[in-house]
Amino acid sequence: MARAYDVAGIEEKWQRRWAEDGTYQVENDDPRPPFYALCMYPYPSGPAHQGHVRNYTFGDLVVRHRTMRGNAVLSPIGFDSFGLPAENAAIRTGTHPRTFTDQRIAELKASLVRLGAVYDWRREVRSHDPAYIRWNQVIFERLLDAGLAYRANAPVNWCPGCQTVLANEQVLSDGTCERSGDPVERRDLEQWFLRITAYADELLAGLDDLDWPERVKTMQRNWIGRSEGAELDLAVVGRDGSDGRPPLALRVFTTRPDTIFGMTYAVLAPEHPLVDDVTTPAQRPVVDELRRLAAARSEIERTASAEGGAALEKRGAYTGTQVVNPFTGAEVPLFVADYVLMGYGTGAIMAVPAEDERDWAFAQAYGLPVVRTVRPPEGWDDEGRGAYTGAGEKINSGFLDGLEIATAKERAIEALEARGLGVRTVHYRLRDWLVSRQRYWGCPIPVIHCPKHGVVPVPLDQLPVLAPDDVAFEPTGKSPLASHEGFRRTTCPVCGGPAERETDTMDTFVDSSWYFLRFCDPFHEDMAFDPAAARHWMPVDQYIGGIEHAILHLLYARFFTRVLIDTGLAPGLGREPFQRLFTQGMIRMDGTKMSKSKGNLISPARYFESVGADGLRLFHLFVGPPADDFDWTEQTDQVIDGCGRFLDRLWRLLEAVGERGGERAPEHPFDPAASLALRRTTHRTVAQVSADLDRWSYNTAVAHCMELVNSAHKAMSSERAASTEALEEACDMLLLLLAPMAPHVTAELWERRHPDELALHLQAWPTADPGLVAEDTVTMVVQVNGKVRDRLEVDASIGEEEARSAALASPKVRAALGDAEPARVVVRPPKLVNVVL
RNA sequence: GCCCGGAUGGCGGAAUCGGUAGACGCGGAGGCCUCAAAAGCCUUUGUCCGAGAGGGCAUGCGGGUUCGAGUCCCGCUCCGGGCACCA
Repeated sequence: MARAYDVAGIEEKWQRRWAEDGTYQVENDDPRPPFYALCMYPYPSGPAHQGHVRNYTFGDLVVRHRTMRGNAVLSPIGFDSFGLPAENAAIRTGTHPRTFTDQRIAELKASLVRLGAVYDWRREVRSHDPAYIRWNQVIFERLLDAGLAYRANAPVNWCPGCQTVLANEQVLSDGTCERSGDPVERRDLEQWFLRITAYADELLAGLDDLDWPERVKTMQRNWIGRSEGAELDLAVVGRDGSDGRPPLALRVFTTRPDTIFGMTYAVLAPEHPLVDDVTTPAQRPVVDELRRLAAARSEIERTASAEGGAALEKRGAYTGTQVVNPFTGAEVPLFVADYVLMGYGTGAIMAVPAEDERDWAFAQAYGLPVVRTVRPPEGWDDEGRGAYTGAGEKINSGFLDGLEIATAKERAIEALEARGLGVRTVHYRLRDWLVSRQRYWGCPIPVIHCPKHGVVPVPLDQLPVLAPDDVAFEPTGKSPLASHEGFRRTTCPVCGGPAERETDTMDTFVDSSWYFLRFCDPFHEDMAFDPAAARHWMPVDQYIGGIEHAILHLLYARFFTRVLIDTGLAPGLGREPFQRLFTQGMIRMDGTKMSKSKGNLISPARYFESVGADGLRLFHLFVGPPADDFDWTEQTDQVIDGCGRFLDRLWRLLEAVGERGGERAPEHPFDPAASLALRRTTHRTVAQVSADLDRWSYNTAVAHCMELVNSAHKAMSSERAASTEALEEACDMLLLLLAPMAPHVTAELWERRHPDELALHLQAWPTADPGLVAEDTVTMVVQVNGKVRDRLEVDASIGEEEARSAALASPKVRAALGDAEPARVVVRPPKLVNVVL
């Protein structure tokens, strides 16, 4: 499309100016009130795609708007530059991951600059930078010292295609790898874990005060999964110690201690260490067979959904042993069953089929008895509805009979504790964070394994541990570092004897768990960041990113912030890193997410050429609510063109107003009423756009600016034209309001109008004159029986009586009333009168 | 199965506190300008009845509360997302 101005030239000019002038560089001792605006730093995947454009358009708007509002705005950016794609490319093409990554960073960076997004580039952070690796490793060693990092043998998700372990979130619900699609296997490996569970309670409680989308908080609460209940011991029959063997009891966890009277059997997970001990010789074959089946059905499969959403068939085997119900003394059978998971609670349960659906299903399949301990509603059993988990009166429960469930739980726990049978406990669904990756392109875990001294941290003065470049990139299932003798072989820092380096690298989520702290002060060689600088900028006032990070990144970052405070690296810092979070909607195309891996990207480059960065930014702001997903369709290009047209109209408006003289011909003087009307519209727009930006309603902010441009065009060309002063005010306000949204063209137009003044983006955000915002006449709606019959222009300060008589005097209302007398007149001056018959 | 969103013209969406439904834009129709086109400008555009004035119907479906409901309550349908044997 032919444009009204030189889009490319102007955009290039201002991008250069902002960089040369350091407009958005900010010092840590800046006296203005600090504001930390942050977009989640991107994985460098090459030139920006529309998702980036959307994200960084929102972020840039916040940065420029807050700056005009008088804040010192910290606007840093960096690159989450470790990760699998670079290494997979190395395996495929032989290009070193660093070469590959640096090139893609350069491409992404160029896109961000081309978009007109402004940052303090002096603060750029790259995860693969040795300086960053070093502090990552120092932090890891702090965790090690604090007992928050440990090694354990654990069943892990292994992807045979990617040849590495996967985090739980990288496994899809059908048990396949999200990257390669291969079925994920279970392997037992010695791995590094971070003890995030130590902070479970605090991470849960801290959510309450955060200004985050409610659904993100809900997702984190569910992920942490706090369950209150009790652990109790079930005595194993025949194992009371009288036969010389030590007494044996089975520890189970329950959230329903009130239902103990209804326990009719108990279950061990197939992996439970006591299974062998409690299995009688006669039952061994069936128990072994069950365990074999369970091992084949991985934990992934056992915890994930089955086809059609129904729970998996529950399979079990009787151990031949009985356990004792602690409240009734009854002896009940002990089973091994695959619906009980070793990874949660104690790996053993008391089963109460009457009040638990899973136990009910198992009891039905294995012919086990059911004892109700809560009275179900009338007709429940007649309808064959199975387990009843709702509220009700306790029955068949001895000392708990007649109580409500909550009270009964308390009494049951008190009884357990009084008799020494059990204790009140809390369990979490959250598990410790597995951070080992058998890959090359990540931060090396800085420890040495010594045959004599075990795990020894690499001394701080020897950090960073950097991976060598001359490795063979082959998918072997071990880190390429493991087969690099020069790297692996080393000496023990304690005894000097031969030792081996750890060859696993860290999960890249470690890198992103504290980068926002590094941004506060990346200038020091001798510290990760100056704690005073962190205290100055933190917490992030506005964090912006995708909903896909709702759980993991945001949870890990909250965890790390606490760990850095508690290990002395960030003394005095607030414990929550991100006070306000905004999650933007994703861009879809043909029903799926627009992404590189789906191959349905629409490159921003062509729009930079046609409507410019300004036009494309405006489109992303205008197209719909920022939090909503939007569908990219065939019509989208026309909407983008429309945004370009709007900027042309703005340009022409400014041109025309600039050329217009202060006086018109005497036969057509400026109309004072039209001038006042335009001034009112201008100031109302200032008020509306300011409010829109504060509540993330960018689409209506753009719409309000469009209305003002339309009004100004009309006010200039009509017979009853507004004064040049009124038009100039409208123009100035438009440029100020649009400055954060379409920064280049507005900066240029401002400079042409005000060559001797401060640049547009250094101007203060405008305020509306309240006297011009308030209306003096309003349209009063007159309804008869709730239907609009007339609209009257009335004084805004009209009183109730006056409004009533004006409404009743309306001929249209009189016609609608006919002969009838109004039964009631509802008057809401000055907006509405409703005459009710 | 459970939890959370959402459904408004041909399309994206607006309606901030229960008070004019459809702002703004896209698309469509008609016109001006032009030798012609592009660009631009103007008018119009929920739907039905009506020549018109005007009126009826309209915010996924069915009820309810209210003088008044897109907005609140109850019950559904469909779409999207998250969780899913967590004891």
